[in-house]
This record gives sequence, C-alpha cells and structure tokens, in this order.
Amino acid sequence: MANSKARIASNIKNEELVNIRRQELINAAVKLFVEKGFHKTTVREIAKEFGMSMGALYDYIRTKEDILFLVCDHIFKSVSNKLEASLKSEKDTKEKLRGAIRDYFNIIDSIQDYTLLLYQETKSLNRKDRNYVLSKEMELTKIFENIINQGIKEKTFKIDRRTAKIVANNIMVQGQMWSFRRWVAQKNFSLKNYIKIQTDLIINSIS
Amino acid sequence: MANSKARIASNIKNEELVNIRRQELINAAVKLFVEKGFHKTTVREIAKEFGMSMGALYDYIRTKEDILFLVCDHIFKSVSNKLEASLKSEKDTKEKLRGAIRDYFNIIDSIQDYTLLLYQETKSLNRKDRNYVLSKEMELTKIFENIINQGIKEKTFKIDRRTAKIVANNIMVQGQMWSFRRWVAQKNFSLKNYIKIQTDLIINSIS
Amino acid sequence: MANSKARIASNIKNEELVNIRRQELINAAVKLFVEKGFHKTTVREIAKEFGMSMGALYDYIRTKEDILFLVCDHIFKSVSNKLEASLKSEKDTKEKLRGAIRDYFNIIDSIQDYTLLLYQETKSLNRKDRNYVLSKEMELTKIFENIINQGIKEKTFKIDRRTAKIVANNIMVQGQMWSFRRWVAQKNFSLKNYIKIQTDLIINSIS
Amino acid sequence: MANSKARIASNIKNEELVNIRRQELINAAVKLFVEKGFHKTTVREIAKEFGMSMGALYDYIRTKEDILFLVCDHIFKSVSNKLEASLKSEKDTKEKLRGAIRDYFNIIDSIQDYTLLLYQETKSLNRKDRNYVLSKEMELTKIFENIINQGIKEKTFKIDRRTAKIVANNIMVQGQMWSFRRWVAQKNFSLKNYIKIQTDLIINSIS
DNA sequence: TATGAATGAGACTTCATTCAT
DNA sequence: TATGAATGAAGTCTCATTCAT
Repeated sequence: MANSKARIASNIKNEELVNIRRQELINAAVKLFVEKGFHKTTVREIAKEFGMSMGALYDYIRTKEDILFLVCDHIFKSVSNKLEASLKSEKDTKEKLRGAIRDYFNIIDSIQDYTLLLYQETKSLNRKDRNYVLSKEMELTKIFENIINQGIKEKTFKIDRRTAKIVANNIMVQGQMWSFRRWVAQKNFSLKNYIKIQTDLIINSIS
Repeated sequence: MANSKARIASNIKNEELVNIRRQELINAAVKLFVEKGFHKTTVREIAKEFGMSMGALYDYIRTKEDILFLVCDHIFKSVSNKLEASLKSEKDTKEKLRGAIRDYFNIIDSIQDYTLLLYQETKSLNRKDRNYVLSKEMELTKIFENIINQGIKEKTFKIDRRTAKIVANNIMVQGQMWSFRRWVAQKNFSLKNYIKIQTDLIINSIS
Repeated sequence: MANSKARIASNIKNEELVNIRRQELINAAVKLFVEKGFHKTTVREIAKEFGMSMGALYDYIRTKEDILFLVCDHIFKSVSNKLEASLKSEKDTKEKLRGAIRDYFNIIDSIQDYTLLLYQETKSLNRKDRNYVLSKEMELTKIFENIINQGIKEKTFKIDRRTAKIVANNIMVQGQMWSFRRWVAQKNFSLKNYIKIQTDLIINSIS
Repeated sequence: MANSKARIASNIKNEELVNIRRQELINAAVKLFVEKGFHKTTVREIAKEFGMSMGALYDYIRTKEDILFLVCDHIFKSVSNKLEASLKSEKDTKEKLRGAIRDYFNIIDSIQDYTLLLYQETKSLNRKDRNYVLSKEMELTKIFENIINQGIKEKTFKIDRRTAKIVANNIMVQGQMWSFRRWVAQKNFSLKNYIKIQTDLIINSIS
C-alpha cells in the first residue's frame, strides 16, 4: 500500500504528514474531478479546495497527473479493501458468488461517482501509471474468477475455465454499468432489484 | 441525418459543400482523436490534417467541441447503419438474436478505435450534445431489446420484459468490452470465440 | 545564413515575415538582455518590447532559449560580416594583420554591449546551440590565424604555426577585453591608443 | 579576510561558528555552481549539499546572491593567496615575471572550474558585491604590473608604464583563456607548453 | 539554534478563437 | 470563401524566502 503512494515523489520528509495531506488532497481532487473531469479542473482549484497554496500542493506531488494517479489508486483500494473484507467464507460456492456480486455492486453504488471517474480518466494517466491501475483492476476480477473456478471444480458451474474468465469480466462490467449507464439502470431499477436480476442471469448462464 | 449535423452552425451557405467538407473534417479529426484523445489534439493539428486553414475550419464549426460532436455522431451512425442493414429477417428469434449479437460484435471489432473514442470522450461534450449521443445509443440498445421481447412473446425466452431491458444493455456493454477491455479479451480469445462464448452465455441465461 | 535561423522552428509560414519579425525580436531582446541579462529578463518583457502579444512571440520561436540563440547568432554574424568586408587585400602581410586587428577591435567597440552579452550568456544555451556559436567564434579566430600563417610562410613572422594559433586566440581575447574589462581598458585608454599598443605588442611578439 | 565575509549579515552570534559553517557552505555551493551554474542551482539543493536545513542556511546568509558573493570572494582569495605565496623573491626581474606567470597559470589550471564560474557569474552579483570582486581582481593584476614596472625601471623591459598596465591585463586574460577557451587551448597544448609559448610571447613583446 | 513545511508571486508556454487581408 | 498571423487568457510548475514549532 505504501508501495503505490511511494511511486509519487514528494518534497516533504515527514512521511506521516505526506500521508495525511495526500488523503486531503485526494478528497479535494475527487470532488472536483467528479464535478468537472480531470482536464477541466485546474491545479489552482485543487489547491483551493485542498486548503493550501499551490506551492504547498506541489510539495506533495510532481505533476497534475500525479494527483489523478493518487485518486485512481485510492478508489481502487477502497473497492478492493471493502470487497475483500466482505469475502468471509460462505458455505456454498454458489452463495459465495452471489454474495461477492452483491457486495461488489453495493460498493460500486456507494462510490459511483468515483467509479465513473475511474473509468473515464484512467486513459489520461501515463503508460506506467495506467498499467498499474489496470493491474489492480485485474486483481479484482481475479476474485470472481477464482470463486467461479472453485464452483467448476465442484461441478456446481457447468462451464470451462476459459468461459469463467469471461464471466468474471462480465460481472465487473455489469457492476460498472450501474454507474456509467445510470441513466437507464438507475432510472428503471432499484439497486436491490438490479442486483437480483443480474445475479440470476449470471448464475443461470453458468449453471 | 442532416438533422443532427444541422445542430452545428456553419458560415457556409452551400449545404452540400458543408456536408462534404464536414465528412473530410470528421475523418481528419477521428484519426487524431484516436491517436491522442480529444483534449490533447489541437485545432491547429486538425486543420492541418483537414488540409485547410484554421479560418476555413472555423467556417464549418463554431467550437472545437463541435468537432467532437460531429465525430461521435458519425461513429454512432456507422454502427447503427451497419447493424440495421444486417438485421434482415431471420426465421427464428433465437437465431435472430444470435445474428444481431454476432453482427454487432463484428462491427465493434472493425471500428474498435472509434468505439473506444466514443466511450472515453462523450463526457467532454456539453449536456445537450451528450444527451443526443446517449439517445442514439439507446436506439441501438432498443434493437436488442425488441428482439428479446419478441422472443419472450413467443415463449422462446423465459424472462420478463424488465429483465429484457437489462439483458439488452448487457449485450451492448459486452460488445464494448471487446474493445475497452482488449488487454484481457483480445489477449485471450479470438473474436469468433469471444462471440460464441458470450452469445451462449446470454442465450443460456434467458432460455 | 538562413541555415542558422532555420534551426529555430516557427509556426509562421511566410518565411519573409519570419525574418522581419525575428530581426525585430532580436532587437527587442538584445536591448533587454544587455540591461538585465538573460535570466532576469522575462518573456513578457521581451514581448512588450517586441510590440506583440506573448502568443505571437511564441509563433516565431519555441522556447525562451531560442531567443538567446537568435541573439547570439545575430551578433556573431554582425562581427563576421563586418570583419570580412574589411579584409580587402592589403599589399603587406604585416599591414594586413594590423588592419584586421584594427577593424576587429573597432567592431567590438561599436557593439560592445553585444560582445559582453555574447560572452556572458553563451553558457545558458543548450549544448547544440552552444557548439554552433563556438564554431562561429572559431571561424573568426581562423581569419587571424590564416593571416599570421601567411606571414610565417613569407618569413615576416618568426614563430611556428602552433604559436600562431595561440596568437590568433590572444587577439580575439584582447579584443573582447576592451569590452569586458572596460573598467580598466576604457578608463585608461582611448580606443585608438588601446589598438595601437595592443597591435604593437602583438607584432613585436611575433616579429 | 573577516572583512569581506563580514559584508554578509548573519543571525548567528558565534563568529567562529559562522566562519566554519560558511566555509562548508562555500564548498557545497561551488560544487553545484560549477555543475549547473548559479541560476539553475536552487537554494534547496545547496542546503542539501550543505547538510543543513533551509532555515539553518538562511541563518548564515540573507539572500541567494550572498552565497554567490561568498563563493566568488573565496575563489579570488585562493588565487591571491597561492600567487602571493609563490612570489618569494627571485633574483632576476625577467625570471620573476616568468615565475609569476607560470605560477598564476598553474593556479588557474588547478582550479579551472572555479575560474570559469568566477567569470561567468560575477555579473549576477549586485553592484556593490561586483565592485568588490572587481577590486580583488585588480589587486591581482597589480602584482604583474608591479613586476613589469620594476623591469622597466631596470631597463629590462622596453615599454612605458601605460603599456605595462595593458600587458598585466593581457597576462590575466591569457591565463583565464586557458580555462574559458579550453576547447582550443587544452585540446591543442599541454599546460607546460601553453605556459612556455605565452610567456615567450609576452617577454618577447616587451623586451 | 535548528527544522522544514508553507507561502505566493511569477515564470514559461499553449491554444481556441478571431479578423484583416 | 479562404488564409494564417495575431490575440490574450489561462494553464502548469518553480523557487527564494519565511516562520511556527
């Protein structure tokens, strides 16, 4: 975890302070990025929301893009942490998958502005940072893939392992759909309903 | 068609000329947007690729954003036209759905740079233009929804109409997934394979 | 000549206009650089003196350093051109050397602010541009070296060719001394006097 | 000596501590100035090389320029001290001049990075400090002038006192030439050779 | 005394848009 | 209609200096 933040250089020596301030910075930036997008948000505005001078802001990062990375990284970690916390063992594999989907979709819903941001601005990162974020996303996908594979082994799910990979990705994408197709999903369905329908469809398609 | 282009004001009186030039403009812009994204492409670069002066370019549009709209609109029409052309009646509803999915995924694949562009830059449009583009996307989704509903009526598909709406959106999103998750989809599957697996999953989930 | 200016990229297509404007730019910049030095002169100030907007200024150059290069290049060409123009054949090699020294020192005196600038700011250029300027300076030095070598061949001067190289450089440096040690040279000597004394010393040392 | 350093104000009362620290500061700064020049070296970098905090650094100086003055002053004193130390009486005036030139050129060579620095950055000093440095340089020049004048009195050198002043300055400049025209001097000559040729030329020109 | 986080003015540069020709 | 030079506002980033601790 410190690992990813350490990717961004800082002038400040007090590491704890760096962490605190960066969290503040992330909060300030997320708010603005969600409102106006990365490109249309100026560093000056971020500094103001951050509550410090521009100079001070630049003591915690090197470039504007660093801020985006910090934000994306933070969002992913939020999702990962919450999802992993919720993955307490369930008896039944099918139930486990249902539970994971439910938790994941709920998390997405609770931070849907962030989700949107993540998928729309990732492309503004440089290659290295983008790859890092993508690798995080793949870790998440792997969680679903693993559960499905377990079900395959137990003969609960009647698909092959290659299909499992696709299903896992479908789950990810259908979760994100809740936020980036909100104009159709959220207009027509309650979250609970949406989760039930999507989960049934998925389980149905692999059983 | 003239309808949507007419949304953008022009100094030029000769409507036919406007249409020809705008198509050239779209081609020039798409190329650059795909390469570098909307924000990082300058109007100067577009004018150069367009082969006209900046002044001339501004005779065909009012703002840089207009170009993005023209491009997005064009891409959507490409998809719509191709898809509708392919929807010649098939006997069987299930086959019809399979065929539509196959055609749609193939179209996506053939213009995947455009697809990516569409989904990443739409947010840079102003509210009005964005809504217009979204409405086009909904029309497309409706095509799938209608086929599924027909299948429901015929008892081919065993879901309700509300679920049909979600499935239609899933199809759209899984198609787009081929391009915006290319690093996992295209790395692991041939297009033909991908289509087969996804189609089977969908059909399975609703049969 | 176009050669060296062509080193600097420009947004403007009309080449003639570029030449005119760059000359104006050089004039504006030299004035300020002489007054305050390169680093303490801002681009805004240059634009103001230049009489155009900052944007327009940047249509003729790419970076602030380009301006310095343009200025240095211009100064060197002034010296070179004037010196070469004055090198009309004189009968006697010794007289020819005397004449060249006199002309060179006079030129230095007439543009002494520039000379100072040249020798103090060259180091602020990037490697490539600095090398270019140095090569120009070496061409100039070569003029003196050639005359001396001719005198050696004619037995007028009683030194070897290696010493000739040093003498040529001494001449260059003693000319520059008139401007960058003005507080001692110009305080104590008239230019005419300074030239006579230095020339006699040089001729004396090699006869 | 304390005299010149006392020109720079300090917060610290303990004068001895100030002197020690300033020497360390000079060492740190010289290293960086030689590498990157005065303007491109940041105070932060100096503080780091100095091994103290920025606050501490500013206890020993008032402005960044003070550091440059300290450095220039230090360099001049190095040269002066070494040169004066080497001026132990020689019998013969001509030999004395030869010796002084040799020593001076050797000193220049041994600290040629410093020499370069001195002549390139002096202009960045404020008027007062610059004048102080110039006066130091004049003291040095005076050493040579005095020897030559002694030779004139003894009829060893056949020039007048005004010419002596110029010759003294020529010596200074030809010494510096070794470092700031290194690309021609050091490329073509060994130091020993360079000294011999220049010395012969000088002696020749005044004998 | 020493620390180093914070300030804030200002530097360079870019670029969508306009308008005289 | 067409050209492209010019505008000027705004953007990102730097850094000498200060001051609370």
